[in-house]
Order: sequence, then structure tokens, then C-alpha cells
Amino acid sequence: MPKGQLKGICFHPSKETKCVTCSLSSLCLPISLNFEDIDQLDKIIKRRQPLKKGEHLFHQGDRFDCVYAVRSGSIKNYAMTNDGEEQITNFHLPSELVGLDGIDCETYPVSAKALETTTVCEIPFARLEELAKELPELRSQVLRIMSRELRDDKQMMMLLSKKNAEQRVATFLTNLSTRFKRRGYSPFTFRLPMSRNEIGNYLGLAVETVSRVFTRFQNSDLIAVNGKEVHILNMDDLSALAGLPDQEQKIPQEAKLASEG
Amino acid sequence: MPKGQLKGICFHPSKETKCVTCSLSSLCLPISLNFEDIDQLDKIIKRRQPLKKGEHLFHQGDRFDCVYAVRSGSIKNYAMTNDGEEQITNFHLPSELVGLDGIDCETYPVSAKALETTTVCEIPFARLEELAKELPELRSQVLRIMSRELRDDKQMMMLLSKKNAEQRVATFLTNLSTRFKRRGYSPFTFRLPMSRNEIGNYLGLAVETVSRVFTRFQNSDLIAVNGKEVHILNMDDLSALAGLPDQEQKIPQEAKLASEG
DNA sequence: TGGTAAATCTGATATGCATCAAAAAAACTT
DNA sequence: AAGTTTTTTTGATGCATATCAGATTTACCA
Repeated sequence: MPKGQLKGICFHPSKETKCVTCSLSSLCLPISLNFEDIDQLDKIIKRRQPLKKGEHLFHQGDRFDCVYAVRSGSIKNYAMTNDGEEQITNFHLPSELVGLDGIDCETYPVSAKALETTTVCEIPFARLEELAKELPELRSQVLRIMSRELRDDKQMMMLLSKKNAEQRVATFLTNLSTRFKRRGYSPFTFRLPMSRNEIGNYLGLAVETVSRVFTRFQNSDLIAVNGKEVHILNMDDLSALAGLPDQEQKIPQEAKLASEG
Repeated sequence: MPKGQLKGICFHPSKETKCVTCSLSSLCLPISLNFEDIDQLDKIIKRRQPLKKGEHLFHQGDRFDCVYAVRSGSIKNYAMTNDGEEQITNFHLPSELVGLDGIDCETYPVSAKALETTTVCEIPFARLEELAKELPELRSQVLRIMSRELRDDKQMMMLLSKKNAEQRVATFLTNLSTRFKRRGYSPFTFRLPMSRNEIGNYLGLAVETVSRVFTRFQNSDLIAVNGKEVHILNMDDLSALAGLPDQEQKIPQEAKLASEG
């Protein structure tokens, strides 16, 4: 539960939702801005009514004009493949920015849909660019966030290209765990905001495969699952599975040294 | 053959390699900068000795300090997976920027290696950020370039997640074709700078599969191949294969309309 | 120029996961 | 609370592509 927020009182958004008082500011755009600068940022940010589950933040093809920071809840990005199938390209948790891949387009290249009741901060991009003129820290922060997303995408490409089903699911779970932890939630016990179907779609696996891997992980006491509730019982083994392919258990430094020749 | 460049005369780099006279400037960082601004950009850019095939621009783990624009030749990005296997995450052609995914890191997250004799422009990132302070157009150009890379990455994720071997190779070839075309080369006849092995690695396929698909494409007169030389004989069909999965041939506008409900 | 190594291609076999089918459980609806 | 739909799970089967093995071509180097 996001601390410091009074739920249900949405009529004084300016009071409830300033960046300065936001518990997420240390993970979000305002990092390393001073109070005055945060205040300026605050002025261009609009707080929107919460999205209900299934509602869209924007559709693929909509005119690009804003990026969004997730405040609570979660968002999925997805595109339609040419044969009309949905392809999920990202899940966004609180403090994460949505819509950055539309910057050099007329229109958003993917859709963004709420996985549950979700609140976001709307940041008109033109005004963000203006403000960035004045605030070097804000400028670098935007670059850093995009750079990090690039890195995450490469990781995802490696997952899709080289990892098997178990490694994919293990990676997915440990990754979520890490992100929850940074946001102040338990890294061991959390609720998946997405369906098995969506997990499979994202990981390049059939639903049935995801389900089977969940079952296998439970049988080996790696995790305990109850619907969307996940408990990680053995983080070490799960992380090992996520990182290391097939055989080869940690051959410590040798590999690194050998490759230098 | 890059026009306007005198090969072999590398002793007057300042003369040969100003952004203003560079044939790639309309695709690279200088887009939409005026002459004066380009001149300022020029001052912070260092031209390096050409890299020979196999030489590194930087290694995964090296301290991040510069981004690079490919001037001629080509670069591959790759990371080592935890079991010591190489995973290629990108190929870069002239005018493309290398190293952007290191911005928020101490160190480069991937290695960059020349696929052939390659010249690059070295752009110290700190100085680029300083200059960006003064030049709003440069600022947006960096954002646009990163945003485009984000979009390309999502496309790649979709390829790895949903497309079969033929679609992957077709996508790869048409994508290369497009990029060569934009750079003034023939979109129908070009030389692959990378090996079959590297293509397979990048596309998440075994070498043998890449080879077989090449053969099949030749048998269906989609392409003609001679070693690394590729001729695209039937661009329409190749593009169709790249874009459209399995069955369903182009159901024109209906899909778009139907999905609006 | 010949000789060796590396890359590419082709065929045979194996396998991990998708697909199909259907039951079980959970989530909505009235 | 009962009925309906949706999601999740489990099992049986098939297929695309990996893997293994070997031939062939190309590249490299003394």
C-alpha cells in the first residue's frame, strides 16, 4: 500500500499528488532535482483520474503528446502484430515512465492499458522539453531513464533468444521481485498484476507452458502460488535458474579470465 | 562505396571528416542543426583511426565515457551470457550511434566490435551533454535517436517472440535493405557484413537454420546469394513474408476498423 | 601455391515447446 | 447462491527448430 497517500480523496489532486511529497520521487523523474526544480516539474504534470482495469492510457496510433509516470497500479504496453494478435512489449510498475518510445513519432507505436486500477501522472512532452532547457539534471534524468529501458530491452532480447521456458519464468519472477523491493514492497510475497496468458505472451511462451512451469517450480519448492499471489521460497535457486542456462553451475572467475586471451 | 570520401588519406582527419561535409549528416546527430551548431558539434567529436575487422571499440565493463557514430563499415554489439556464450544485441551501420545504452551506467553493458574495417566518430558524452545545454535541436535529436532505438528493440522482441525462422530471416534482410537504401546504397544488392553464425545468433536461430532458410529463399527465387553478396529478387514477397505471419494474406483495412469496437 | 583452418551447407535425428482437447478452478453476473 | 463465462491447469500429440554428423566450399597463411 503506497504510504502517505489518502485513498479515495481525489478532489484535491494538487494537494495529494505533488512530486515533493510523493514516495516514489526517489525512483522517478525527480531524482537528483532540488526542491525548487521539483516544484517546476510539478507545475507541468497533470494528475489524471484513476484508470479502471482494462482502460487505456493511449492507443497505438494516437497522437503522441505526453509521457506518463505510473503512480499506483500497473500498465501493460502492447502492439498488434500484422495478423491481429496482441504482443505485450512491457509491464510498468509505479515510478516507471510510459510512452518514451513515441518521442520521435507522430503517434504512439504501442497501446498502454491498465492491468488494475491505476493512477498516473501525465507529463506533456513539449513542456518537459522546455523545462529540460533550464534543468540539466532533469535532462540527464530523462536520458538515464531511456538508457535503462534500452538496457532492459537488450536483456529481454537475450531472454527471448537464448533462455528456455523455466529460465524465462524464473527471470520474470526475480525481475518483478527486485522491482517490488525497490518500491518498498516485499521481494518474497507479491501479487501478479497480470494473467498467465499475459505472462506467456510477454515471455514468448504458450499459456500452458507458463502454467506448467509454475507447477514445476512449486513442486521443487522454489515458489508457492495461490492464484495471482506468489511467494518466493528459495530466492537463491530461483535467481540461479534465471541467470544460468542448462548445465554449468557457476564456474567462478575462470570463464572471464579465459576469454581475455 | 561511400561517396565524397578519399580512402587511404587519413593524415588530415580534420579535413576529411567534418560533420558539415559528411554525407551521412542528414541521418546522424546533426539533423536539423544549422551550420554554426554543426560546427560546435564538430569541435567535440574526435575522429579515430579506422578499426580493423575484429577490433573492439569498447568492451563490456569498460568505463562509459563516449558514444560513437559509425562513419563507414559496421559494428556489432554483443554481451556474454552467464554461461559464456556470445549474444549479439545489435548491428550498426554508418550514421548509427553506438553506446547509448551505457548512459546511466558506470560501464558499457555490452561490447562493440568491428565486423569489417570501420571508422567511427567518437563523441565524449559529457561534452555532448554540455553542448546540448545550448542546442535544443541537438537535445531533441539525441532523444529521437534513443526513442527510435527503443522502438526497434520492441520490434526485435516481437520478432523473437512470435516469428518463425523464415519470417525472421526475411525481416532481417528487408530491414538491412531499407537501411542500405537510406544510406544511398542499392536496396536490392548488398554485402552482408556479418557471418551466418552472427545472423543466427542475433535472430535466435541455429546457424544451420539460417543456412537452410537462405537456400529455401533461393529456391523460391526470393533472393540470390553468393557468399555474403545478397540480391533481393522479389522484394514484395520477401516483405510480405517478413511482415505477415503464416496464413492470412493482407486483409486490408478491416482488421484496423474491427479492433476499434 | 598448397595446406590448414574456418565457414557454410546438407542430411538425419532428437527434443522442447506449441497446439489441441478437456477438466477444474476462479471470477463475474443476475 | 446458482449459473455462466473466463482463467488456469493437466494430459496427449505434433511440429519447428536445435543438435549432431559429415561434406563442401571459402578464407587464411606460411
